[in-house]
Amino acid sequence: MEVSEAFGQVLRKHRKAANLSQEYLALHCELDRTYIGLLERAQRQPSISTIFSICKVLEVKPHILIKEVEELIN
Amino acid sequence: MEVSEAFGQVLRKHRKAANLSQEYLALHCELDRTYIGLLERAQRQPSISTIFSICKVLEVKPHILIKEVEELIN
DNA sequence: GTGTAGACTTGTGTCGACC
DNA sequence: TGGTCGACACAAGTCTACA
Repeated sequence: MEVSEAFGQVLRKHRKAANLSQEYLALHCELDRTYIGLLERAQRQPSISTIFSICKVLEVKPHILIKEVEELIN
Repeated sequence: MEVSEAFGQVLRKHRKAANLSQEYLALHCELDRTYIGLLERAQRQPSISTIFSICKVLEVKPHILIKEVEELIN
């Protein structure tokens, strides 16, 4: 599996777990709503700072999320 | 400290620990030599796939590297 | 609440060259 | 071996709008 695909799945999982809408998440990490959707559908690659911003709002440590991405890839 | 700054420091630390030149690292993760330099000097933000490519060559798991970045920021 | 589309600005990542 | 510079292609990220 590709990195962006794994990231999209992990992101969606954590967003749903936190019970947040794409809209709410986007607003609070200062990103665009449509962009969060693009990330979840693996049509964009987030930069490291984008990952950190999203994790802050999701209240998940970035390395935890990255670890899950690694596990999905293998 | 900013994310890119922390990443640059962690990257340089691991590259030196592995005893690799910027050129060698760049060659083996299919990136440009000048770009590795830009990352280490925090003048560029890597995308998630770039992080994974670099980690593969450095033989460090991405989440380990990210964890070190988190610790540097705080 | 989400997916998609187009048009747009900014930044990533490449390349050749010189110090 | 690494820093810097300029020019470049293309992807990230924004915004509006409609389904």
